[in-house]
Amino acid sequence: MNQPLSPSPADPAYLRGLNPPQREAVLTTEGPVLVLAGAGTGKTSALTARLAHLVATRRAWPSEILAVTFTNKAAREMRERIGRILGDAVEGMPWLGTFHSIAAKMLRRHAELVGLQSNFTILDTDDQLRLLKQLIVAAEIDEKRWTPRMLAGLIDRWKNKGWVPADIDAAESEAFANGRGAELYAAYQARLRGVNACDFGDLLLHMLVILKTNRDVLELYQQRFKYVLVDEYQDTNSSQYLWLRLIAQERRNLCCVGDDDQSIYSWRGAQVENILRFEKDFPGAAIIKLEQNYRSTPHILAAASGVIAHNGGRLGKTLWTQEAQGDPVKVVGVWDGPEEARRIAEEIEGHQRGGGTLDQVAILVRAQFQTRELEDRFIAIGMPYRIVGGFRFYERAEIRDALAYLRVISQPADDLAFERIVNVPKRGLGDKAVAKIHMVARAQGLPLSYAAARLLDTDELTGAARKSLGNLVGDIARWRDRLGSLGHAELARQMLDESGYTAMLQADRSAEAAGRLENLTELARAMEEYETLSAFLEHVSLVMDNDAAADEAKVTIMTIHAAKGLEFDTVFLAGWEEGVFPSQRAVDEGGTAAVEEERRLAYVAITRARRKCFIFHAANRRIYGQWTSSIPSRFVGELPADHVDQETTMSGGESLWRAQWSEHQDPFAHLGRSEGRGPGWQRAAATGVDLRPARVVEARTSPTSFAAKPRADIAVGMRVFHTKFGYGAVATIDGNKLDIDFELSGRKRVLDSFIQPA
DNA sequence: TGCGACCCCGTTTTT
DNA sequence: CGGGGTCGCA
Repeated sequence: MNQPLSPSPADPAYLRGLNPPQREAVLTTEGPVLVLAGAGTGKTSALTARLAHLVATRRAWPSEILAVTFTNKAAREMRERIGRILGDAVEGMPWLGTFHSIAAKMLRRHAELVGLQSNFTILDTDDQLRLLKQLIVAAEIDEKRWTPRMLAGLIDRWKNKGWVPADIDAAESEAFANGRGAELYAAYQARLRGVNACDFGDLLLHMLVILKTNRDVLELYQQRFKYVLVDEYQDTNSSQYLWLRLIAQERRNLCCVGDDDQSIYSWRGAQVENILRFEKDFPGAAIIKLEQNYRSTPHILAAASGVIAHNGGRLGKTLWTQEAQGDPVKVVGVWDGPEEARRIAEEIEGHQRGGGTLDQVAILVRAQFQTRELEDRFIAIGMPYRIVGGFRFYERAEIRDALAYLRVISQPADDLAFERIVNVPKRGLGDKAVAKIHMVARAQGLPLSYAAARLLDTDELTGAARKSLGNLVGDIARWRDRLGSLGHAELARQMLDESGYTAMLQADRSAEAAGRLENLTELARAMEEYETLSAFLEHVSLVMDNDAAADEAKVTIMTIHAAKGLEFDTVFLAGWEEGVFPSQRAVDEGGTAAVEEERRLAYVAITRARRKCFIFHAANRRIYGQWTSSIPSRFVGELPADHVDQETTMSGGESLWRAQWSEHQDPFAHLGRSEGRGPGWQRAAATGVDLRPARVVEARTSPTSFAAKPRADIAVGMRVFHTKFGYGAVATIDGNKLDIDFELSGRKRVLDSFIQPA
C-alpha cells in the first residue's frame, strides 16, 4: 500500500512532477500532518494530489473527505483542479468548501438544536449593523459614544473565540458601554433567533455549540470524515480551530497546510498560534516543509527573506529556487504621490513596449486610499486598469435592495429585509408609519410583513400612507403567491418593475443609474442558475464574490491582502513609507506584534512577483487632503542591499534625499500643516532612521510616448459618456486626447479610448 | 417627509 | 479631500 517516497515510473499521474517533500505531503495520509508551505512552493498541487491520492487508493470516498478553505476562490480552484484529476468523482465531494459554507450546510441540518429553523437567513454586515443600532438605541446607550460598529466588532471577536453570551465575563463585558457588552450580545442573539437569522460568526459558533453538546451529532461527523484537510491554517481563528479539533480528534487524520510567514489576518481573529502549536495539539504529527519555490527569481526571494528575517518566533523556512538570477528588486524614491503614479505608469509602458501584457502586471498597495492617485494617472494616460476590492457586486445598494425584496417574499420573518424595502423606492412610509407597524408587530408577536397587513385593519394609519401601505401589502401577498407558479428570476423582474424600483432608477439621471439597472438585469440572470429562490439566497450570502470577467488585458490594482495567493510577472509595491506601510495604526496601537504582521504583509507583497519587483516610496504624500512628508518604510531599510538597486528621481537628486531624511525637513512646512493631524508621521520622522540608499542612481526621466490616433466617430460638441466621469460634451480634440466638460465633474482631459458617444 | 448644511472621521476584508 | 451620518428647517 505504501508508495515509495522517491519517484518511480509506476507513479500515478498525479504524483508526477512533485518534488520529494510534496510527495511526502501527498503520501503521508495517516495521522496528523502539518505542511509548512512557503510562498510559491506548489502548495495547491500537493494538496490536490493528496485528495486525488486518498480517493484513487480507495482510502476514502470523496464524500468522506472534509476539505476546508477560507475563500470561495480557493475552494473553486481546488475543485477545478481535482476535477481534472478525478473527473466526475469530484461531483461527489460535497464537503469541499469554505469554513462558512460547510458550517452553514451542517447547521441547516441541525438548526433546531440552537433554536433556528433550517431555512434561516444569513445576515451580512449591513443588516447586522442596523440591528445592533436598534438594540443600542433601545438600551438607551449613547450610540455615538458606543457605535454599532464597535459592538459588531466586539461580538465578532467573541464569536471568533468561540464564546457564547454566557461565556462573557464582567471584564470582557466592560469593553462596551461600561459593562453592558454581554447584555447586548445576549439581546442580539435573541433578536437573531427571533428573525430566524444568524450572522457569519454564528455559522461556526452554532455548529461548535452543537458539536460540543450533542454527542450523536459529533459522532456522526467524526465517523463520516475519514480525512480532514485544511488550507491556510495560519488564518484559522479559535472557533474554527475548536470546530476542526472536535471533528478530527477521533480519527486524527488531519492535514493542515499553511505558512506562518503569511499570516496577515490577526485583526479578524486569526491565531498564528494555531499553526505554531500544531505539534503540541497533535503529538506525533508529521511536519513537512515545502521550500522549493517555483515562482520567483533568487533576487526577489532573497529580498523577501531578508525582510521577514526581522520577525521573531517564526517556524522558519528557507526558500530556494532553481530559477535564473534575474533583476534585483528596484527601490525607487520619488518626490510625491503623483510622481509615484507617473513613474509606475511609465514603467508599465516600458513593459508593454517590451512585449509584456498588462495581465501580468499588478500594483499592490497597503490601503485602499492609495488607489486613487494611480487611478487618476491611468485615466489621464489611457492605461487600462482594474481595481480589485472595494464594493463587490452583492454589496451594491441596488443589489441589496433587490435581495431584500426577495427575502421578504421567501422569508416572512425577515424583518430586517422588510425594513430595508418598506420605503424604497420612496412611497411615503417614513419613520412614523414604520413605528406603527412595529407596534402592531410587538403587540401581536408577528413579523413586520404580517403586522403591516394587520395595521390596515385598524384606522391607525390614514390618507396617503394608508393607501401606500395597502399597495405594498397587496404587492407582497401577490408576489408570494406567484413564487409557487413563476420562475424566481422572472418573479424578481416583475417585483422590480411593480414595486417601482426600476422606475426609480430610470428617473435617476446620474451617471451611475444606468449601471445600476444593468446590475439588476445581471442579478436576475444570475438567479436563473439556481433551482430555488432559497438556494440562490444562500449563494449570495456565502459566495459574495463576483470576479468581473477578465475580458481585456488590464493592470490590476489591489491591496496586498487581496493579492495573497496570486502571482504576477511584474509587481509594483507603492507607498512604502512609515505611516502608510507599516500603517500608522499598527505602529501606534499594536506594538511589536502588529509591526510584525505588517512585515509579513511586506513578505507576501514581494513574493507575489515572479520576475520583476519595484518598490516605491514618496517623500511627500497627500493624506486626507493634507500634504504630509514621510520617510521611507523601515521595510525598505530591511531589504538586503545585495539584492536591491536604488534610484531616486527627485530633481535635487541624492543631496535632496539626504537632507530630507537626515534632517527631517518638511518641504511643505510653509503650506501650514494643520496641527494635531497626522502626528504619527512627525513622530516617525523624529525617530531618525537612517535609510539612505546604498547605491543611488540619478534620475532619468523616460519620455512617455503615446501614438495619437484621433477617433473618427467623435467631434467637438458631441455628447459623450465616460465610465468614471459620466456624461459630458467634447470641448476640444487634440489627437487622441479630448477635453470634455463633464456635467458632474467639470472639465477633464481624457483619452478617447475611454469614452463613447452618448 | 425631504433636503441641505454641517460635522466627523478615516487600515487591511472574508464569509 | 470625501463619504456618511445627523440635525434642523421648510
